[in-house]
Amino acid sequence: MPEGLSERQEQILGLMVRAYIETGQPVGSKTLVEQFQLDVSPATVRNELAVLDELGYLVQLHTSAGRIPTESGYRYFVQRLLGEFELPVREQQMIRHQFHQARLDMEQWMRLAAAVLARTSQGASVITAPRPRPNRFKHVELIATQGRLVLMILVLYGGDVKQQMLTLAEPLEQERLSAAAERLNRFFEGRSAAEMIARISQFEGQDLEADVTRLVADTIRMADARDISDVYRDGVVNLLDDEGTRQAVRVLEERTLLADVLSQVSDTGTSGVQVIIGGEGRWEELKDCTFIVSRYGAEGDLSGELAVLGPTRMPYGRNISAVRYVADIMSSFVFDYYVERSLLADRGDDQ
Amino acid sequence: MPEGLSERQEQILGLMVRAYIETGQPVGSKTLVEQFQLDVSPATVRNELAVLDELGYLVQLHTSAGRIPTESGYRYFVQRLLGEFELPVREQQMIRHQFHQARLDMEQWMRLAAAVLARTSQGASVITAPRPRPNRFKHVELIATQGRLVLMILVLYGGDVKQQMLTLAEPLEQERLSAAAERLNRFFEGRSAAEMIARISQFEGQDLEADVTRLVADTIRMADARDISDVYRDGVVNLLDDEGTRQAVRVLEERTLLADVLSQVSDTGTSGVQVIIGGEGRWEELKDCTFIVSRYGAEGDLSGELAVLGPTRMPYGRNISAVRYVADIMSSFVFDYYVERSLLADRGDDQ
DNA sequence: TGTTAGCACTCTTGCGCTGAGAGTGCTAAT
DNA sequence: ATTAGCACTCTCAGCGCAAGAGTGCTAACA
Repeated sequence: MPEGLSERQEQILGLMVRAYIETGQPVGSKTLVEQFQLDVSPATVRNELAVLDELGYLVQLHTSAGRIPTESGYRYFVQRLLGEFELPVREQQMIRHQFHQARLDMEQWMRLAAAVLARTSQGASVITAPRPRPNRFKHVELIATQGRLVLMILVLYGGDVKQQMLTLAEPLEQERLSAAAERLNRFFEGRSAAEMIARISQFEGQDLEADVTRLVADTIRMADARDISDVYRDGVVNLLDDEGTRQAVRVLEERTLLADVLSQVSDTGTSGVQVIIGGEGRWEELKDCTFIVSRYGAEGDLSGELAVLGPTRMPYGRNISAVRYVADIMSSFVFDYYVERSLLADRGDDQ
Repeated sequence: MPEGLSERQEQILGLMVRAYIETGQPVGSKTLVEQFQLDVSPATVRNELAVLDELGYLVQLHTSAGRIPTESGYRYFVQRLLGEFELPVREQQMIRHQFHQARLDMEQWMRLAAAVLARTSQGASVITAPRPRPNRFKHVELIATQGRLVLMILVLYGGDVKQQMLTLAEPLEQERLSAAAERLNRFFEGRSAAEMIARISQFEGQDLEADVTRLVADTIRMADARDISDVYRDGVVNLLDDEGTRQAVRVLEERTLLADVLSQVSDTGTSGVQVIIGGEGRWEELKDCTFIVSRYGAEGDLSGELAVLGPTRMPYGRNISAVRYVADIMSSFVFDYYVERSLLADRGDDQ
């Protein structure tokens, strides 16, 4: 897809998004020119709007109305036009202040983090307890049974063993299966589910290997997801005002759904904050919603996810930096907590 | 308030409530007669409806519409007309089946209970972890400081000590304060917050004693409420369809609010299921909602609360018996769990 | 006296119409 | 390339109107 937006088009798209986020009303050419005192005429803006419309960044709800950003529009905005945004110092202080109030345990930290995020974002928030690194692939064995049925035995680092059956398109000999397993073992040793999927293109054209990789990754993901036990939410009420965000409550409520979203999102290797706009086509429930997620904690060692969920029409700069800020704070707590626990480990439990 | 409803009036009220619960539409005299094949004319029914309207059990949304039950109407219905309702055997089996699937730990039991309740009630559910008995009053001391300011020191069974300041209407001597404290100590020793409030009429006319009693009870309640740590919810989505129940989500979300409702409700000494209709004037958020609560567990020893929250217009018989049924099941688990823990207590913890 | 039939009255609801307003797309001029 | 002008489209709020539902009242009836 050609990305050639002129500077002026980018400017206009940016202003459209900002204006719409602020007012919630469809924005027209005239409004835009007046509001931001552009030194071009509404007609010129109209032409550009038509282009942006055609490129799929804007839509009209009906012919005689202004335009509003599409999901792609928001994405372009967030990725290229938003720039770095720092939470106002005032807000930072407020947040830090709340965290500094008392010496708390991990559970209370999390509850507090959820509360703070919900308040500053005007949306809902979720936070999962820090937990050990995601499961990693160690070894796979493929065993022909009869016909097109194959038994897959998957061994994970840490010693877990999973079994799965898979059905092939056509029967294959054990030799071919073993070769495939061998190849996977060599290639994926020590990888997480997300890393495997990221590298799946390696097996372009080799259907068996690709299929098995996907199955393995899914199985690992399920094992990962099961570990999400403690989840704290807050601000769910904030989702109720908005018609579009209502069904997003399902995602927060059903732990399997939430685990699914979180695991697919936060584990892509990219560190830092990620923004999922409109469910990216993968989650119907997140249509009209934006999900801002970040990992926190000791990367790969003991880490959890932390997210804000709100309508697509939300203050992105503010919320993204809020998530980042709180994630940083929580990370340092995890570190403290972790260190402390390690030191106390041989003391045993009271109670 | 005179309660003299004639038998026919009761019958009509009952049918009104049932019909409205079923259809959700205001019910008129004609519909009522036709639907239930009454052997009186619509005009007669109209007269009775007018009476019920005047007594506050029914309202009209507008002149030319049928009537719907008021909160009082629902209450009358639940208390006197509903009778004992048993969950259909089919449902009982389904519920039991789900609980018998696997051997789980307490956390999973609770999660399951919440899920089951949400599903069968079509509403939201909450369940709190079983916890030790409510705090009990041991001793109070009132110490004059200066002017109208008095320091209250409250000692609870179990050793907790709480301090509170209170401001009197007029200064009093230490002697008078000590006498009051003495009286309270004699009278309330070993009582829970709810029991104290229930007996407060004892101090009719003795403002100081009554005031202190209230303060003490509140302080104890706060201590009780703080113990609500583990809360499981489910079915919150079910509240979103209904306009009136939306704000009830706040109650489920804010633990302080929830703790408040639960503690005031479930601790009144009455065992069994309690039905709070329309917030009973005490909780604005529960307007248009009904909260069905029950304690479960070993009464006074290790017990939690379990509730269904839905619109006022809900299937009462069904939901009440569902709550009772699940509460019974959970009680037996608590017993098992408790016994098991006691037996293992001296073994120490693994992990 | 309690019950019933009849009837006028009230109020909501849905429908169709209309005019105002906003914003667009196109064309021709700069 | 930009702009002014203009016809066009579509929503939305307001209005009136007729249908429908349900009531309250009165007078007749058992």
